Amino acid sequence: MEIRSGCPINLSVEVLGDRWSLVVLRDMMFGNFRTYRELHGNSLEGIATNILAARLRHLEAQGFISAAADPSHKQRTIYSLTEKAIALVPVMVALGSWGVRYQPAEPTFAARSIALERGGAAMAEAFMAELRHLHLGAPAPARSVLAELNAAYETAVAERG
Amino acid sequence: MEIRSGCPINLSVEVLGDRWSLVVLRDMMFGNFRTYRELHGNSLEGIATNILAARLRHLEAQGFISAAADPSHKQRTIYSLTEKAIALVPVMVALGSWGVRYQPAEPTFAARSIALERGGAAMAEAFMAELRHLHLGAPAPARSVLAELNAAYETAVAERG
DNA sequence: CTAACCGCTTGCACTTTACAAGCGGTATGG
DNA sequence: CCATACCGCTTGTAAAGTGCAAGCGGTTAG
Repeated sequence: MEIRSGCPINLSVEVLGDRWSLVVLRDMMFGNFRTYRELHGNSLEGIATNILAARLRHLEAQGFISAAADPSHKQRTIYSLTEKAIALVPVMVALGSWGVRYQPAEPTFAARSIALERGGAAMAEAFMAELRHLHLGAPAPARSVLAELNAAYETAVAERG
Repeated sequence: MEIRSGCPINLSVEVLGDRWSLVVLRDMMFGNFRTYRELHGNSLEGIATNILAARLRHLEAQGFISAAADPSHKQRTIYSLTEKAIALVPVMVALGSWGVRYQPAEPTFAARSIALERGGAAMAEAFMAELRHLHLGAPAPARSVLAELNAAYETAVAERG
């Protein structure tokens, strides 16, 4: 895609302004999905296989993710977030918080965004630090910001029945 | 467009995740463009007339902007930002700051984003308050956050020659 | 009266997205 | 060692979105 202008907002839109790039990065951030199968099978939105493959190529070419073969399972590819993608956490928080407030939705899904918003910059930083250590599909620590966010989500679901 | 999931990030992507919506809102926020002619003629990225018309319809239908006839010029339409769009200022700041850092660009264009980022939440709030008073194309005050941002931009341009 | 201006619309080509089916290779259980 | 399931995709086809150029009906200015 050609560059339309050097405005940073435009540049961001050019590289992330499609229907799937941000959603895939969201799943890797908040869902800790690391393989094609996980990203396809757990996708809330039901991404098509060819679209997922194209987005993974795009995100890799643009430096948002890196791909490596699983040493214990040769045909499995493990995708990892790069710093460029991890730095999008504040964007995700801002977008999620806006969405919670202005886009009508079932409230349960809002829990992670609300929790991260309430935690402020410090919680966002802690979450980003955690994401940096999940490279190459390392297992998430039992006690983690991600676990906290997911617990907030589970609680919200349970409260609704 | 059908709803794919209730996740707030997905909902935001569904309504803003195209090549032009955020760019048009950026021009209304930071450029104070209020008419079709201004949005078309001053567009850094050169938006096509049919696309601009379609985006304006979309943004109006989704409640981001409102349209009103100019009382002193019947064929002119004045578009105004609603609170739903003004609330996107933190998203714009986060996206712009990320773009400045991670997307290569001529540094001059980055000035507005950097200025707003440095100003922090307080400056963003002041800017949002200002946007609320620009309804129906009211003239911007001479001394304003927007003027400050534009001055920062002019300074950056001058410094580069 | 004429010319410029106003916000678009139309037609057409091209690109992106979407759904469904299937493919070549790899691990696994018996 | 062979069937079966799993792995990350690719292919075909259709629909939707984007991009470019031209032009249109009404309004305003001189």
